Amino acid sequence: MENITEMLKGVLEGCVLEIISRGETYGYEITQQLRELGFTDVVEGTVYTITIRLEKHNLVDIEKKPSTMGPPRKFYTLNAAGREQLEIFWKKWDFVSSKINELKTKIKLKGELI
Amino acid sequence: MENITEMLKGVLEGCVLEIISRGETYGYEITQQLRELGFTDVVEGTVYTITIRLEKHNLVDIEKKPSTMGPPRKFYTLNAAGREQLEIFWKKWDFVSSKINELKTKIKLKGELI
DNA sequence: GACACTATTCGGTAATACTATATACTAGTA
DNA sequence: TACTAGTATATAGTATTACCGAATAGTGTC
Repeated sequence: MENITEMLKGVLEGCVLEIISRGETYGYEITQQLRELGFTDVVEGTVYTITIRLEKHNLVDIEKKPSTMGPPRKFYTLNAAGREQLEIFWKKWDFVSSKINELKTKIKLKGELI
Repeated sequence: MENITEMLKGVLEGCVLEIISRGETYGYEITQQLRELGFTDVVEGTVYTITIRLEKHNLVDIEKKPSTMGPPRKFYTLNAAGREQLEIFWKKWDFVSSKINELKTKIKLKGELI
């Protein structure tokens, strides 16, 4: 799927929070998981801006560990504030997506909404 | 629901397209319909920036008509390009929302995705 | 006249995803 | 050794888009 950039705004951060909540992980791996999910055009740079934002907002704990496959990795885990933020994100998502699906499925009849 | 601004980016324009596709309407009325939908914090200014964008992209036809309740109204209808854009929007929405719901509903078990 | 409601326009701001590039570590290979 | 690919992080700059605030304007009511 091409050009879904704008539609990802405001949800990509929530997706990253969810992925981190599944267990300790790092930027490069998060990028790969997002691609496996279907967001094939997401690049490392995008994810790093998000993880750095999460750091700044104190939603994650950080631990740097060496890797045998390249440079050291920065592992993230959600802290209490991060888990709370994730819960808020899903509530917002449920609200917004339900409203949009409502709009989508309303049947048009003689120009009126029914 | 508060502070869903970022999550609306990229979908609000599609919602406006959908509302216009239901029949000739104008900015102020679109705003009210969005509020009825549940996006209570959407203000006129936001909708007008979207309708002007639709004009620039030649997705709508425009007709100015007098009103007995205030200044003249600018009525919009979708043209062929607008209908095509709306279809693309819903395809993108279906893709993105299905992927996000997939992420949401994957059950966590011992830190692994199943 | 003052106010409320309807209706549009526009300049400026904030948030966020993308682009492009730089840096660095490991392993394989010519 | 030099080169390449894969892994891994960082960051400056850009584009898009929703919001804020103010201005303007028409109609009806008090």
